[in-house]
Amino acid sequence: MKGEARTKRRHDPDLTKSLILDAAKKEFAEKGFDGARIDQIAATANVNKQLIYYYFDNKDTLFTHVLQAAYQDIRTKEAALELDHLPARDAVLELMDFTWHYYLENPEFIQLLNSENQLKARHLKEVDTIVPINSSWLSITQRILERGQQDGTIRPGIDAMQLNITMSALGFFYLINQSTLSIIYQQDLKRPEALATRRKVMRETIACWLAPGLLP
Amino acid sequence: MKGEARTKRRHDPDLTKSLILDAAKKEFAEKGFDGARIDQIAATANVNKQLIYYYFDNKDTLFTHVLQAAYQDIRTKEAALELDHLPARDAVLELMDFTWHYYLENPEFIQLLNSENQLKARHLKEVDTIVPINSSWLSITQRILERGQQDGTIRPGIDAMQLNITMSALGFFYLINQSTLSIIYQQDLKRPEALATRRKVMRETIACWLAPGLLP
Amino acid sequence: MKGEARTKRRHDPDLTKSLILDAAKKEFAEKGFDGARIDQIAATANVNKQLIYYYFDNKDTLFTHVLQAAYQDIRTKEAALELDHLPARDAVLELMDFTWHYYLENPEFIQLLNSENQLKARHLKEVDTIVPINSSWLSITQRILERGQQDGTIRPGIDAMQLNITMSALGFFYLINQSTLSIIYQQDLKRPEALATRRKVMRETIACWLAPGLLP
Amino acid sequence: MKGEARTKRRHDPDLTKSLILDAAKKEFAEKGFDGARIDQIAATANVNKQLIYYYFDNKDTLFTHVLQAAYQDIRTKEAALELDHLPARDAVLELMDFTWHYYLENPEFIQLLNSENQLKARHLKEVDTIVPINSSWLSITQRILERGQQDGTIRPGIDAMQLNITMSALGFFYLINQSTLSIIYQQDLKRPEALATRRKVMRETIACWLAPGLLP
DNA sequence: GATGAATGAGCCTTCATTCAT
DNA sequence: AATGAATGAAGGCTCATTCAT
Repeated sequence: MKGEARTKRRHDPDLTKSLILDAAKKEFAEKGFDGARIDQIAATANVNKQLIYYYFDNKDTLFTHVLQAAYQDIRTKEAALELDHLPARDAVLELMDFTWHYYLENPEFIQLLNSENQLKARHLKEVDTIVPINSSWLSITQRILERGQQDGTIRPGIDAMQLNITMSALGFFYLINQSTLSIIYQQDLKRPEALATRRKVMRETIACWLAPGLLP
Repeated sequence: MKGEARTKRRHDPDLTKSLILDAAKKEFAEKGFDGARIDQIAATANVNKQLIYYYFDNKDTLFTHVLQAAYQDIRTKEAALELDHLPARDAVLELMDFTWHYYLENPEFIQLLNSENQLKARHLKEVDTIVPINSSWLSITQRILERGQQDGTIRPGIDAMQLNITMSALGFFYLINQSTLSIIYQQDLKRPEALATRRKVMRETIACWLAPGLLP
Repeated sequence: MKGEARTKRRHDPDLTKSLILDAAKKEFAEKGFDGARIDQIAATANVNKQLIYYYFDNKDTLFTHVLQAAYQDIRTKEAALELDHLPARDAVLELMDFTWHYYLENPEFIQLLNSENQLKARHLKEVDTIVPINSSWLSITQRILERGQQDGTIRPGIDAMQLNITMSALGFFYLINQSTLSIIYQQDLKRPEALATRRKVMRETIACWLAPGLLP
Repeated sequence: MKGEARTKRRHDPDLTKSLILDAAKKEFAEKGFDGARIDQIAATANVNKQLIYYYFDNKDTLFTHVLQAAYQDIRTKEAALELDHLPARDAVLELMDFTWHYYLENPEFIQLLNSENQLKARHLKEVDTIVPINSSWLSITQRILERGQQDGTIRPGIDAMQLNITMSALGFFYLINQSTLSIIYQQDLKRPEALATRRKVMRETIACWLAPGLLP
């Protein structure tokens, strides 16, 4: 008479947890940490609010989990690229492309990063696996650079971290500031032609910078 | 014990308003729009909280004012650079340097932009002077590009908006994500040598991209 | 000293809701909608203030619930009067008496009505059951009038709505304006003899108006 | 350079005061005491807010002035009716008509009374002239009743205060509760025909009640 | 007489979180 | 594992009122 029309009651913890994480990623990305609402996450995940606390203790911990998963995801996919059999300069451009498209298809990633940086990385500091998780980011680039420098297709003196940061920067800034830039430049920077143009510029920029002979 | 700290009651509206704006810029930059507290702004500005509403109606309007002033400031200083008597490529690098140092000395600017973009530029949309305020950003670059392309020091086919975005991106991304990047790369990206290195990379990147002869 | 008055945490939602509604009726009646304080309602109901929002969303919705319940109550009790077996004129006077005593015993009712009318019935407009709830008010009177007109004890041409309004008016005005009238007439209009006198006048007034033969 | 485009500066205290009082009457009537806003009154009166405090000290005092003026007005106009040369019963109906039309043309009056009664007449208690101001209300009716009872056109035993209250009640209730009644009875009680009908009912009711011979 | 600047108290509402089942 | 009920702290904003000129 009471426990009938009841249930949702999945009783599948792993599914429930992943529903919560997905909803949280969406909410945190969209509103930022402070703007995000636990209530909204519960509604989106279609679970009871208290369950979130049951599995993730509090808002900060939940955010930390989301963040860690986000890093995990991009690094895993990036590592799966198999760039070793490509000529070094093509490999770099492939990596550049991967980054750009990952940002385009996973806008939550760059939004989460922004939010976390606004909070001075207070959550990331707690994730002790964050360095290993991201170690491939550097090593992949390093391997390509070494190859290119040895076969003379990439000029020497390029630092892997700087290259990574530059490749990220070129797309990240464009996408994360798209709203204000679109107003200032009075055009929709998200339309396909605009995105194609930007991609071309980014590839050129990287290619020129790495090209041997130009700089001493 | 009572008539001491009394010294309020300034009755100087312009001063009061600018105190509020300064405090607001600080608070909004540091915490983002949602994280910012009106109480804190009042405390920092050393004014009664209600005065903020007296002069700026509400939190959103206050943020809008801060934002508009921020754009005004960078564009004004940028326009004062007097780049016309420099060789085109030097002028571009000078502009790049200005941008970088402005970001370094006014970290609130990039933080405010980030916050506003997270809110999908909902405040900026209300500022109908935002296009004229920023128009010099484009025209300055355009003028330099034209000069350089005419005297052959800059290759043709460079778009002014893309150049602006690229110059901003190279520094913006590095600084705004400094907290997470410093963790991942296990080094303090804000220390002087790191900043100098980054500046060198950025200048190189821009210089190579603009150099004639390299790309068809 | 601490674990004593703890006895909250009722976990009986129906009880809690009715405690809130009772407290709200009292507060709204006494102070009017604008003068009423959510804090006071929470204190009177002995519940956490936030619970009021948990169950009733906001002040307006809470008021709407109180109002609806108030109408429900008077109409339910009125409908339970069983006037059909009384001679028509006695039935009218009985109804008059019911109204008068209901007002006397439930002063909140007329106060709530006043407050709602000051707000131009903006809450009542949202209650889509308000017409059916009140439909008996009219039909009861109509049935009596028909009987009386058929057996000749009530003159023809009396409109049921006008009769209802008149019966209400005679007592409502006296009670709702009791404070100012008592000052102007320099006597306490709430003392038993005064109330008895007023009741007599009201019954006379209605009786005379309905009496056949007097008016053409 | 500063005191030029300045002025409104009427420098006519009496006019200013009456502008404030008019605006206050409107605001208090429309929103009630608690709902009324000093800012709104200042705006409507087109005066500086502080002027209101200069002339009327505070919100309560202002309301008191408005209230006193309201009573003054109705009593003055009522006293100017010159009913002495009319037959007694006609005089009563004339008074009834005056009351009804006064309410219709000065809706603020009944709204102010309602608001004041909600506050338990706390302002009226402070007006020591309120009894003399209203004394004519009673004496006018008394004189008519005496005449009517002497010439046999009005039955004995009618109390002047009860007659006054009844005459007021019949119209007051209808008008003050017009919003809720219109919803419940699904018709606009303010339309001309409805008003005419109500007036007819009220006149009948009074006439019947006063008619000799009907009651013992 | 008239005005703009400034204040303190308080109000409705939100939100992360915990209790109890 | 899952849920509804309950809470305390605070946040944005309003409002009558006073200060200073």
